[in-house]
Amino acid sequence: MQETYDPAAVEKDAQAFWASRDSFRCVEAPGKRKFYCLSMFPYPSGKLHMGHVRNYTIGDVLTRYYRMRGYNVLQPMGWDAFGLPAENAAMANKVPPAKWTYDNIAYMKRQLQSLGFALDWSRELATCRPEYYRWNQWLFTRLFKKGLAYKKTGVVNWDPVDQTVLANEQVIEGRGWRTGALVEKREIPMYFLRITAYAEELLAALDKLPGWPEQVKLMQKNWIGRSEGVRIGFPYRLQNEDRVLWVFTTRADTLMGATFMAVAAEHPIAVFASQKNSQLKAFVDECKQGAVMEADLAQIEKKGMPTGMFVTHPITGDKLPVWVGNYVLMGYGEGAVMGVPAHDERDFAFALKYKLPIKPVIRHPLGDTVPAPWKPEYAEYGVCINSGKYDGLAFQQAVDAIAADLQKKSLGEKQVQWRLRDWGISRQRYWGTPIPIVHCATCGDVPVPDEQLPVVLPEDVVPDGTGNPLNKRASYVDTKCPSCGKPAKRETDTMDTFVDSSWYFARFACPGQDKKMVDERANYWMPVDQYIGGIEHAILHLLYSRFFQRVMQDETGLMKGVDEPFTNLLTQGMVLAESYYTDASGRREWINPAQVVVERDAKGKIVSGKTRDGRPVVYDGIGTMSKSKNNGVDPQALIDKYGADTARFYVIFTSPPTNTLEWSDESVDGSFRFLKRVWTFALRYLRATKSADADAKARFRIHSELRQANYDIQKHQFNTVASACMKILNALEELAEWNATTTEGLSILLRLLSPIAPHIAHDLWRALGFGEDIMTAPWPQPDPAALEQDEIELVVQVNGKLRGSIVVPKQADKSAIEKLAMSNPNVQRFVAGQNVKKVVVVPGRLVNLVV
RNA sequence: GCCGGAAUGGCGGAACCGGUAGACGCAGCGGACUCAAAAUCCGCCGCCCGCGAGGGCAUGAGAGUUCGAGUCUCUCUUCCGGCACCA
Repeated sequence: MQETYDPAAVEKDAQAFWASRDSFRCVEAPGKRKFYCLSMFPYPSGKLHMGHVRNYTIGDVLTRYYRMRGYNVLQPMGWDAFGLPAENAAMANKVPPAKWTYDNIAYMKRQLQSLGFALDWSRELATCRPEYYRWNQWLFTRLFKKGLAYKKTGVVNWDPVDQTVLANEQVIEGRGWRTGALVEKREIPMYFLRITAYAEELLAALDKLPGWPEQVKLMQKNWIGRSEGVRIGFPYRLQNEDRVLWVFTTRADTLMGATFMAVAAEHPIAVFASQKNSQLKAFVDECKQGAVMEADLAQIEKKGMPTGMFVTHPITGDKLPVWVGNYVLMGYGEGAVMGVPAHDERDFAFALKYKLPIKPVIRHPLGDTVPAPWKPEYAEYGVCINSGKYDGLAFQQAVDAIAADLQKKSLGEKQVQWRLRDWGISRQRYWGTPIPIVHCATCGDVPVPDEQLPVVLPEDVVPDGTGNPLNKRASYVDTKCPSCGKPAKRETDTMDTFVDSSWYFARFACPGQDKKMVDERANYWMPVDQYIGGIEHAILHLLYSRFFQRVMQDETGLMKGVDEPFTNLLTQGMVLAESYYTDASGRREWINPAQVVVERDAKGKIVSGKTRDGRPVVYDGIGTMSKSKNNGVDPQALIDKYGADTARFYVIFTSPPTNTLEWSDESVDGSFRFLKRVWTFALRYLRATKSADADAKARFRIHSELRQANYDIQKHQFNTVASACMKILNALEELAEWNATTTEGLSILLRLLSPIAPHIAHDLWRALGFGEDIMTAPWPQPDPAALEQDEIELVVQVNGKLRGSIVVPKQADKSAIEKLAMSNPNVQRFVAGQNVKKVVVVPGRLVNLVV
């Protein structure tokens, strides 16, 4: 053993040992309990960031823990390799996205290996490889033939200068990020996956996921958004033709209070009416300005304009004006809503603004009228008033009666509505899975047949930011119709990268399989027993994966009964960092926090800061690490300075996994110091003369800590497991002599530490002669005998306030405890001369005297 | 705006079912070792009153339930994540 802890040497040796034994490779072992531990695979952005280190350390702690508990553990790794950043990098550096991506993968793989993660690299995959994405294409053609994939128009952000579609991320305050041009909405044909066909099931199955955090299930439930209501038709005449304007409402009981209708700017009524009304045309065009993000739309000022057209109320026969409203979304429901100002806050504001009638039809807690300003009570359920034959009916009765009457007129029916929309997967971008469709003038959209898959994406393309470069490649676009053989055009849109990440977990089970999407090995490994990833994926990625798992079952005939891909889910908190900028000449220059020296007030709030070369900086708050704010912390510096074990220990110790982790590099020293202390203690132990004695007090401490740590690791509270390692070392260092308890405690400590800091644990385990390979050692369990105690300390309270403590025999009964508590001098000071009304004894905890 | 979450010393955090608030660590302060520094080791460390014993206050703010609330309920504030083309 070396005199001082040298992490570089220790880590090199341990990694060489694991490599020589192929320690991380795993194979199916029927009959052995399997544990599939998966961390969300990274986007190969260049180098690992702190979020990756945190995510993969958590996964590795669980992997190594379950291995030592005797499970057959699979922990694979791959690359979510398609996506927008590669195209941006390509434009900036004039390098094809493929090359940039593969270089990043090579670099990041070395980083992951240097961190000592127990990953089975023989299963590595990258979604940008044809052998992977061909199965995206295969599955898409299957769904297309079934009607589960289909074409319709969708709305996108359009940059009129670059003539290109922009991602939401590329729209900054309503303008294109490169051109600064005002972004417009544009409708284009796209392919959609019919996830709504699975809405009911995706919702219901949430109840069968006890291993998921409640908050994630709740978010998914609200996202899917089941609501029961009535679809109502409002008849009108257009160009001598009878038509019906349909709306959906959850408040059909308020139908008698409808005083206007509002439709989206893209709605056929709005389009027609604006043809001969230039003012309306201008308003409709204005509504089409701006980006498509819902967060923005929800906050814009609610505006409207009458179309001059009217529809007929299906019950009263009244004429209701039709307005165009900028808050009505075409892609959601029918693209039209009925306006009931008296009982809907948004309609109320709209009616006040445009002087539309407000007709109360529900008795609410404040009465029968709805004077301004708006009160939340106006929207509450109540009996109908001013509603003719429906007067006096309560909510459900009114809905039933109105729905029945509408049904007789074929102007309404009860309907279940979902907030969830079908999944638009078309992207007008180069670096993604080609959508395997050929457009033929005679045959229409023809899916590419299996034997012609994959449709291979050329890898030598450098995009220039003006549309999809595939369109400019005749050799790619021009093809023959697979159906009739005539010349035809290939679809140039690629798939949303969420498609790639919606099934990779199943593919990891089947390395080398080139005939099928997945094979029988998926039956062994699936479902994933523990999935770990950022909370930011709580809805989309996880919902799409749940959808794909079901579709995959249907199309492959495998994984029967495994409806849910992830049995247990750990949502890791985000790693946040402070961001700073200098504001010289009005241009913000973002300064990396590593380059900033800050001054804080007594409360720790940042009051001022400057760069290392003395320029003042502005503090911009704390947030996710991003390139745009230059506040990323490079973990490589940490690894280089302290080693992988310290980096791992630090991210585990500093915060529980589900919390956000506000980065500060000040306390890393503490983790390094601890590992050094472990090393030094082991060295002294090795050289010491040991007695055969045991120390009951120290054993009690050590085994109590172990019991707690085993409980905490089950709860995934790894930070306190790291604390337990420290506490055990403290207990060992306080021992008066080297004896059998030292040996036992060290053996427990190293095993408890090994999932977190595997290299040093591996090295010391061998050096101290505990065994050849700590990975194959059994997980430590507390000894019940060590936890036995004859006497226990009880806290004594008077009126709930702590006044002293007493030591009682383990078996003491309530009256003995009470007597002892009363005899405590400090307790007597507070009880003297007063009546004890009640005595609460909590066994093993406390006594509370109520006077 | 809507949906979800969080808030405890100077800092990260601990406190299992409602039962000793602040474990463990960082920073800081004092000391030992050293010519000195680093490293290491020992001690102190929520705020206020008190020489001390001890007492009072305290878990974002305000109310409530309870013998007892960081933990449960209600209202509010601030911050973080998501909002369908970032991944």
